[in-house]
Parts: sequence; structure tokens; C-alpha cells
Amino acid sequence: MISGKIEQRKEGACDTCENPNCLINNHYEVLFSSSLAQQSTVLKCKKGQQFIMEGAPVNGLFFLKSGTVKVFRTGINGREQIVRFAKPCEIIGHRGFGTQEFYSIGAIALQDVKLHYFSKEHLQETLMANPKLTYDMMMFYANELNRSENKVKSISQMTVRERVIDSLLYIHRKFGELNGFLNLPLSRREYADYSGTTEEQVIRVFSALKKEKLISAQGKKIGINNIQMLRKEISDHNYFLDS
DNA sequence: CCATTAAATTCAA
DNA sequence: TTGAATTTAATGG
Repeated sequence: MISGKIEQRKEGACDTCENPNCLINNHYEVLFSSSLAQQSTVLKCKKGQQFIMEGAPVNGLFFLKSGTVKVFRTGINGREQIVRFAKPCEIIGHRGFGTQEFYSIGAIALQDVKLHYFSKEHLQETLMANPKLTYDMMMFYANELNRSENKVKSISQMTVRERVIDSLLYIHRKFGELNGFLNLPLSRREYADYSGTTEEQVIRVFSALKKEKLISAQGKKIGINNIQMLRKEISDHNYFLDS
């Protein structure tokens, strides 16, 4: 299901990103020169709006232009499991692309978000004609797959504390920090849903880490004080950190 | 897991 | 900009 205001514009790569690997920026000409470019639209979602519903049919995919998005799946007990967080330049809704499948994930805007939507037909046609774009897309898929495989491992083999630390490092790596705080405000529940734990456990691990002076926290703003120590704790049981 | 209190965010006047 | 209303954090049972 797609909700949100739809603008009929063909303008624009990612507004915010300077990323030299940005798929949209690098393939701007190709993506917008096709005769099917009319079918691509920019849509905006407000904070908290869900723009992909689990179970809805897939008929295209989204490039995230600005803002951040959480991608989740509902587990057996009705528990929300956060699959990943997406930042600008990333693709959302690609699982099931190429088939008549349904989305197995939901996606919700964590902040106001701009999305560029491409229909399946447009993408397929464009990919056929452009090996470089296809290659870059493949790299994206490969990275995603690698990451989710690592995540399975970490959830099954790491302690709660390690998983929470791992999540902190993931956010740090992906979103960086701003005036000493992680540049993405998340609730403890969201950390829990990403780490595969409960809110209480996250709160308790955070409290312990605060006592140990490894992190600091003011509400949703988390500061990392000693990233080396945190990394070390993970690497004791996990010999690599994914990028 | 739930209940309580403290703290932080949001919202609208 | 403020503070009341709502949501979120933290702790202890």
C-alpha cells in the first residue's frame, strides 16, 4: 500500500547525499531518460507513516532520497522484528522484486521522508539496458544478504549485552554521530526490536554501560564514550564486524 | 511480564 | 515559548 502525497515530478537525485556510490546519483541519466520515466514518482511521508504494508503486492521499489526508515517484519508472536534501518541512497522493498510476490516486510518513516518510486516495469527495462546499474544493484543485494546472514548468527550466538552493543555499533557505523550523540534517535523498544530482545533488557544493558562509562544517554540521545571497549567486547565472540 | 514513578517529547495555545 | 498532555525510560516486584 502506498500512502502519502504523490508529486508528479521527475526531478532529482538524493537531496542530502554526497555519497559517491549513490545509485541514484550515479545512474541519474539512465534512470530518468527512459520513456517509462513517467512512471517514477516522488512521494513524501511524514514521520511515523507506514508506506509498505506487510502482505501488500509488490509492484515496484523505493529509493530513499532523504530521511530514515525502519524496515521490519512481524514475527510469530506478533513481535516486531526490525530487519534494518535505511538511510538515503538505499533501496527499500527489493525482496520479491521480479516476481509477483507480496511484501514480506513493512517499512515506516522514522522521520519525514522523501522516496523515489520506480515501477517494476521501468526498472526491469532499465536494468536490461544498463549493465553498470545492474552490477551496482547486485552489489547492494550482496551486501544486504551478507548483513542479514551475519545478523542471524549474532542473534543466535551472542548474549543480550553483546547484541545490544552490536546494535549501537551498527547505528554508529551507519548514521554516525552529531555533537557526541548518535545521529539517529531511537526508542529503547526500537533497539530491542533490532537486537531481538525486550525493551527492559535494553534499558538494563544501557544502564550498566552508563555505569561503566562506556556510553552516556539523555533520553533518546545516546553518546558513545568508548567505542574501542565496545568493539572489543563484540570481537571476543565475533571475529569480524561487517561494514 | 506488569506497575509505578521519573523523565523526556510533543503539541498547541 | 511555555506548560499541559502524552509518550518513553528506568526500576523493582
